[in-house]
Amino acid sequence: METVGQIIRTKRETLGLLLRQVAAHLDIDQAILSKIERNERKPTKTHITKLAEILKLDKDELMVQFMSDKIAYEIADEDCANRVLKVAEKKVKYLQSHLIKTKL
Amino acid sequence: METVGQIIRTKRETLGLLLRQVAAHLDIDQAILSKIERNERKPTKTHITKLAEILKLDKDELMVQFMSDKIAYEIADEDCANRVLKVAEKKVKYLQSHLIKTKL
DNA sequence: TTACATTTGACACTTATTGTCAAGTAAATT
DNA sequence: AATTTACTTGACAATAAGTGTCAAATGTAA
Repeated sequence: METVGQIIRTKRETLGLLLRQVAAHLDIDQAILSKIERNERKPTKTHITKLAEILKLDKDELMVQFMSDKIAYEIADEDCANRVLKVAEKKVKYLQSHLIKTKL
Repeated sequence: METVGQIIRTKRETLGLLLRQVAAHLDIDQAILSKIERNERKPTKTHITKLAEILKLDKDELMVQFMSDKIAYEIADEDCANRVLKVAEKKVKYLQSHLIKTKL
């Protein structure tokens, strides 16, 4: 089970890029990127978008990994975690069909 | 599709309790509880626990509603919402089987 | 040693969360 | 009509969480 951090580090090394270089593209200190790769800090959505760009990763897929990481992390300690996901699924369906989409 | 706020308000009124009384049990100002019931503010886990107590609601069930609300709200605007939930399910399974449970 | 990449931790800045308080509605009693 | 009671609203304060910088420490290779 790969974390977003692991995906990023692996791909960065494959491409032979330095923390410094990737961090510059994200416009952050390399210290943060180092921590993100080691799951010591969570990336933001902006980070994810820019990481997908420079690391030539699929943006949607990386976003899915990012968000599922976040959700899994916040409910994994609950015994009702699975039920939470099931109910959340229903609610998402409901929201998506009833919501007036206000996207661009 | 009932929100946590609706569940709480309905039950509170059924029991004939006042905002003031329930809020006192949660040790917060009734203004917050009023907002929680109208989904203008989100409750905390502590609120949920104490609400289940005083309103004689099933704690786990209320917690499920609370957490699924939160998750649904934070991903409903993504088209990949369903995939996120599927991947999160896998990650939760992984975490729960590999995690050293540090609960009491 | 020097040079370079990464890691670490202390700290600062910003934004979100959680709360109080007092004034405002609204509906029921006196 | 004036009071009382329950609830709502919005301005604000306190605190917690998130996001970042910087410089020193560590590791590794030339």
